[in-house]
Amino acid sequence: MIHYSYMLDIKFIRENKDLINQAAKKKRIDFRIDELVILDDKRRKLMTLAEEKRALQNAANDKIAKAEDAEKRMGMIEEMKVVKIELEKYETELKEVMKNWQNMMLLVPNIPDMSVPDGKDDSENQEIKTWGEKTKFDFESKDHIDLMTNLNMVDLERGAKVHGFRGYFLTGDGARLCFAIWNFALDFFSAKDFIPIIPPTIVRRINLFGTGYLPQGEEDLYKTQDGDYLIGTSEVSLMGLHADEVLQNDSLPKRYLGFSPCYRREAGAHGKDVRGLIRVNEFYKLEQVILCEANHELSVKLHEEINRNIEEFIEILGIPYRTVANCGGDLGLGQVKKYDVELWVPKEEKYREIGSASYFHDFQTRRLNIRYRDESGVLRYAHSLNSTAIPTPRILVSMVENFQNSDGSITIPKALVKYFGKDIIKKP
RNA sequence: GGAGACGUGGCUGAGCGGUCGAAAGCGCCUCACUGCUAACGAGGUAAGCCUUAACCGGCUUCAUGGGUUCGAAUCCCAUCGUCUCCGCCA
Repeated sequence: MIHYSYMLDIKFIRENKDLINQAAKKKRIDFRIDELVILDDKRRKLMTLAEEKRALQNAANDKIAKAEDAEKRMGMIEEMKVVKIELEKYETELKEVMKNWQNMMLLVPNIPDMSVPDGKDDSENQEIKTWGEKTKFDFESKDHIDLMTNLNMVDLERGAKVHGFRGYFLTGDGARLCFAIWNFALDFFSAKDFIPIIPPTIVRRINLFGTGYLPQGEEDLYKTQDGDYLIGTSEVSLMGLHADEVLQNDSLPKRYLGFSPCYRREAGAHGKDVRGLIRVNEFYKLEQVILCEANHELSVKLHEEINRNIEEFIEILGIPYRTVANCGGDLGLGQVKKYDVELWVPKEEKYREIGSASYFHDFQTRRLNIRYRDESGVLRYAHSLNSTAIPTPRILVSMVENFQNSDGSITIPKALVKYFGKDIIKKP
């Protein structure tokens, strides 16, 4: 059973009110720290009062049990009846306070790193790196929809017929290309000591709380009639994997490569990316998830590492990209820092997000109760990080557009040829 | 879908109204022992909260939430979870 804790320690919160305030402000999250502190004062006071009464009870228990004189015994029992009533009063009040306290604790934002740029939303993310030349063509280039439709790699019309809005079929070489990418990614990340995992995609609600997707964000998730949820990323299942466990510290860091379908309702994105394979309700994603010891420097190092992994993967494919440091307003409740890797999409003449790498300190592991014993034997919450490894079919968009030829054929990146079986996709 | 069993510490597992934060074993730590290691021996070893400079001390926790009781791991109810058998099934 998961008894999830809260993102930050209440003691830490009380001692660092200003930090929390600044964090909320930087993340553009409305959070009233003072209300929480007042509530916590109440909670403490009631706890102390109730504890005093219980201490009385506990002391009397021994005496009653050992009393040999029946009359004395009855007298003590009568006395304790009064104590019981007083205790019940405090407990009822405490219960009410605790309910509010817990709800509020779930909304305390994690503190973003100093290096996170200030800004209100993704338009203010800061470019920190570009790689490759933006692809130029000496012919009239096509977008991914035309290219892929002409080569029978995708069928969007029938996709809409079968699934509805945002539906698609990947067909023939479109499907083959996905398999090639998955297999290449499997080899690439295995060589970096990631353990591949195919996780459950239907999960219990608790896992979404644990990873920080709930309580906010309910409307973007698919739900089953049993009250379970379809995951939007295998991060959710992989983080649940070790929930409520005490890990061997010599087993850390754990590097997992999740592979799963991902389901997103895209409820808040109605006017956006209405055509093609950029924004769809279901897709496949390989995902990097790491659990490590509770050490900020280590988290930072591994964060750079998983971000570098995806960059390296894209570099091998040869697609121009840039990396941005997400600004405060573009960070989730639990994220300390996040990088997005964005690929060049020639027809749109802009970079489009392909994946993001974040770290959380112990935000998720507290909620999921994932601990380990450090060298001195103390139980500590682990740190967690995750990053996209590669999403399909979104990656196809920039791949086919960047590698298109004047005759509408598509050149396959060298590294993929071995997995794909041929070096070009063209009309027969 | 039908029937039943069960949920206790890092793990296995006993306890079924007060002497139980909980036997025993495993694991782990310390000491002793031994060419070295292993085995054997002695002792220690749950977590969280409050208070404290620290020691001490107090409280909570035997899935969760209610109830009965002066008192609940233990009795009652509900919920959640797990397992087994039957049925169905890729």
